[in-house]
Amino acid sequence: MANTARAKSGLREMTRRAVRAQIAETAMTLFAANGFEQTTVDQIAAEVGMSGRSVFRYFPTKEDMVVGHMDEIGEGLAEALAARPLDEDPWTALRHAMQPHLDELTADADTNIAMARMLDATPALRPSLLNKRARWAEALLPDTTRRLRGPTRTRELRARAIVSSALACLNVAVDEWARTGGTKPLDGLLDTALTAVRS
Amino acid sequence: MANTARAKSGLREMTRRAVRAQIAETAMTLFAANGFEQTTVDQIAAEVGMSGRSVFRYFPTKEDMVVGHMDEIGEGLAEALAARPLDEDPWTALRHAMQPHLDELTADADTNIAMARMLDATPALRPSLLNKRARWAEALLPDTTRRLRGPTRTRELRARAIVSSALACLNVAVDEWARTGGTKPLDGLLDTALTAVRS
DNA sequence: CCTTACCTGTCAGTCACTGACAATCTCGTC
DNA sequence: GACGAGATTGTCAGTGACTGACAGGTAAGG
Repeated sequence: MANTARAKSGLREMTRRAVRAQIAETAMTLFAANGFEQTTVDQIAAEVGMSGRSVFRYFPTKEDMVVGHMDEIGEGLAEALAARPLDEDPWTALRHAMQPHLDELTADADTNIAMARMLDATPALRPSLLNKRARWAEALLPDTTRRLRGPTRTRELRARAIVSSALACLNVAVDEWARTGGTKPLDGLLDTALTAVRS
Repeated sequence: MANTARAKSGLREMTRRAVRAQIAETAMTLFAANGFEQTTVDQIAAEVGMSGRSVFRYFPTKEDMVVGHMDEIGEGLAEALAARPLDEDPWTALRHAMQPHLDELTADADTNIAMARMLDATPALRPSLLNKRARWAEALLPDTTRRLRGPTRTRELRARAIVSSALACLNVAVDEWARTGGTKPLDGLLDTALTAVRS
């Protein structure tokens, strides 16, 4: 009980992570096959080999089986942004911070495009998707505020506007990328979007 | 059955609209008093004097009792944008198109601030709020595309980026306006946000 | 008056999600 | 190897949003 902080038992956390991944994977398979709303949680539970109740001990909601990993992406963006030199202006810093995420997307292009298409085809999932992306803004806000000059009074407002707009560009670029099946390079789409906004 | 198009019986449609408004109003009152999730649909139905089943004949979901009217706002924005001269660039046209909406918000400042605060305090409502706002972009997209020059190939992508960013600025401004209780003028907040993005 | 279409209440059912309890398992410790 | 604490699980029971089906009532049109 001494070190409440981290490391845990190690194994507990590892198996828990594995089970979580297993649930998410079979859930995605069933969703892709039968549709999100047509698949019940009990079906997923049966497929994994556990009770429906226990599934909810790994995922707070059914939707989180799809978008649950997106919180980590937000943290990744924030870390990448913090790693940029402090004298860089917000826009270029944000653009560079997005690069690792773009690389991850293009690395598993097939998987990510398939997932993006499922999200697009399932209206019930769009709200939670937008919600996750909105939380990315929260993670990027403090660092962006620090990069701004001018009146302190409006600094947070301006930072919010910039972060929200930059993420909007990212959304637009990724959507277009998935919609066209990865034909066009993701980097170029994002740059086009960002340039259009700042012109 | 002849004219399927419009006009209907007139009276039917009027009473229907009135009942819908009545439900939304009492729902908002109960939500403000007891919270959104603590208020059941049956409670609302009892207060209005009808069965819980019938409430769902006026609103597809419980959340729509709060954000249902937002579709009209999107249409209003689109109309205002269409009324702007065609040689106006996207940003200024969008800014002017938002003005009527800003005026509506400030006219019923107390009501709208109270609603915005309730939305902010109720995490369960944020997804559907974001969803409605995302649909505004769809309504503004065609007209904005028409105002763009440059390569046709990237025109829609750039239009999406601009519309999404402009709406993001609107969100940020309105949130800040509601958060500070209407102290700062909404126009100025929006201009600050837009300027910060385009600088 | 009568037909037609709509509105409504009631009943029954699905499904996501939650709390409580007891059985089981794992781990660190003696 | 035995033991006790804490975590994990299945089961049961319940809430609440939402849906389909059926039947009675009411208003519009001929």
